[in-house]
Amino acid sequence: MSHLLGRTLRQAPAEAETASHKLLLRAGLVRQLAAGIYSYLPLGYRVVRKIERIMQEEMDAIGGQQVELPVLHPAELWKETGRWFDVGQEMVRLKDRADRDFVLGMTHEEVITDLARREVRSYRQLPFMAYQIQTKVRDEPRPRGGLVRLREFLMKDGYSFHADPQDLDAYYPLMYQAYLNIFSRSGLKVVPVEADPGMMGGTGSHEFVMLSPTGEDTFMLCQGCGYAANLERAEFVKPAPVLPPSDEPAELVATPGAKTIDDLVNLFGLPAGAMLKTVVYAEGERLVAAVIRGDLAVNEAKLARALHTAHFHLATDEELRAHGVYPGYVSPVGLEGVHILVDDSIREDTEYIAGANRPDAHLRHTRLGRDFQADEVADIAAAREGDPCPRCGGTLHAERGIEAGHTFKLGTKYSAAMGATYLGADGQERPIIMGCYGIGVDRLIASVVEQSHDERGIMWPKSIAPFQVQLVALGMDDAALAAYAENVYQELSAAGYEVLFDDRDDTPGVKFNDADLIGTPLRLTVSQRTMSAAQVELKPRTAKQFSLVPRGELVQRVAEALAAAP
RNA sequence: CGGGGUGUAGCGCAGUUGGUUAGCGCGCGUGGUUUGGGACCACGAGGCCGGCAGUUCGAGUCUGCCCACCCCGACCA
Repeated sequence: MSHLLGRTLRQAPAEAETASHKLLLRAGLVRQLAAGIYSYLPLGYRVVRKIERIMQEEMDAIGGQQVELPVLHPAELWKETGRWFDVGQEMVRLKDRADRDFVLGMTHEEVITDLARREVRSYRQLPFMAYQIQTKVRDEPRPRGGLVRLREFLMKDGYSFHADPQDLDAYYPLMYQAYLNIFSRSGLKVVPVEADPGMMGGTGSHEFVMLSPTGEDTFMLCQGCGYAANLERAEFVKPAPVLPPSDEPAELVATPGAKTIDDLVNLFGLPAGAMLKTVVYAEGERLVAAVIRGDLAVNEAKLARALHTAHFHLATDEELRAHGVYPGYVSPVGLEGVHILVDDSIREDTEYIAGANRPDAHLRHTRLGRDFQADEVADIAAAREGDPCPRCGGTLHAERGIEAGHTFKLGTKYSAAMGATYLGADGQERPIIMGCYGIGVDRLIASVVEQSHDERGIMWPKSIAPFQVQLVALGMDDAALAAYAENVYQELSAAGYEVLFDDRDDTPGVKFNDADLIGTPLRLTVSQRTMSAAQVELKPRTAKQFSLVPRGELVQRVAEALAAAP
């Protein structure tokens, strides 16, 4: 340890805020090079390799074949699937000396699909699953949280190829279970949740989430039935109508200055659920009016799915006026030239107070189907803390979390676009059915530290700890003691244990504190005291007390203690 | 990209209304004393005060522009 690259820090650099970021820096596992770009020092890289090993074992166990794919991709490949145009500045683009466009691999669907179309001819070659554990590059708009969100990151990506959707459906649960295995073997507690496929496309996906207040995503969980979903797609039971339907015709009411739902609540003395909220978005040249109950909020991720595009924004006042729409008094009633998208919370068996599409006035007795029509009905409402669970009617709770892994059923999105086909037994050519499965290795490490630490430092699960044992030798300037410690080190190493030997000439306090900070599962201490009694002190990182073990029983006792360690 | 914050030694920080040679703690080096929970004494090394341009007799300090990093948002496998 006296020559180990990377010293421990007493104080964390000021830029680190989260526990994992501070501890990974302090314990000497990583160092930052630039925003979202880190080097792994020897201690950190050992953890990376442990996790890679677990991933390899679990992927191989379900028939995975590891490959190594290029970092530099010709733009043509990404043009074939359209992502060259769809993905924004997040993709790092560059030119070679001949002025040809290239990108740095931010993910590898294009490359693996290209490989598949070159190699696969027949259904007889299917199914198979290939995976890689490699660096990916994304110019994130905002790297954050140390290793949680990086611009250059290590990712395990798996891609499966199937003859038909049924085969993918049959394989998917194996991958799902392998993912649970990887996380539990890495000592990380995760919750699988329904997720939004986002830019990956496809027909279904799950996220594997480590719940933590430092997480950057919000998830809705039901304790009753275990329903769990990303807020971006979480469903909930929409509230029952507030007002009985009336046969009164829509009636204009003067509402000077009342521009918000709150104003209307005060003015009419009715709950917000009786109001119609109309939020107008601009999508290119056209306007979209999102109509929703006054007590609900539009979820823009759901809206994006309903509109089949993410390229929209809240309409500005200028854009509204250009279409003759009055901010604060917008209403689907009599709204011309605007696409009307109605949330399924809006029902025909009730009436609402809506805007009048003119200043300082609203309409009451407004009814869907009579006074206004929906061009489209969809679920575009954001779930909130306390909303009823869509499965069991229980109560949904909002929790923050870190997305540690994600599995997708891709279907033919890439294979069809790129012509990755096979000949079936019937002689017909069909696109290959694909799935893809990713885990962020760096983020997994950050999540484990976030979950397993105390005020003194990291508490590594033994499966991914950089070393299994930290040997603290006190009084290394004494030759006899140095020899005693060296002997312990040699014996444990020979027995197959990974031992970090703290041979530094430092005070006990320094060494104990560093051992707690680095957080190996077991700490052994040798000193004049233990040497003269022919003992070694043994303390698990998670234990409060140490025990003294006879020198002769050391290997056996280490084995026992390690078996008992988390 | 919008909002906020921070840049002074490896790390954490101080630096008065602009005024000698820019400080403190930790860490680092040498010597000595220490040795079971971040020891003590002495001596020492280490700075383009983020960068550029101004204002001024004089700038770490004032002004402008830029850069980097962090946080919130937008965005995001």
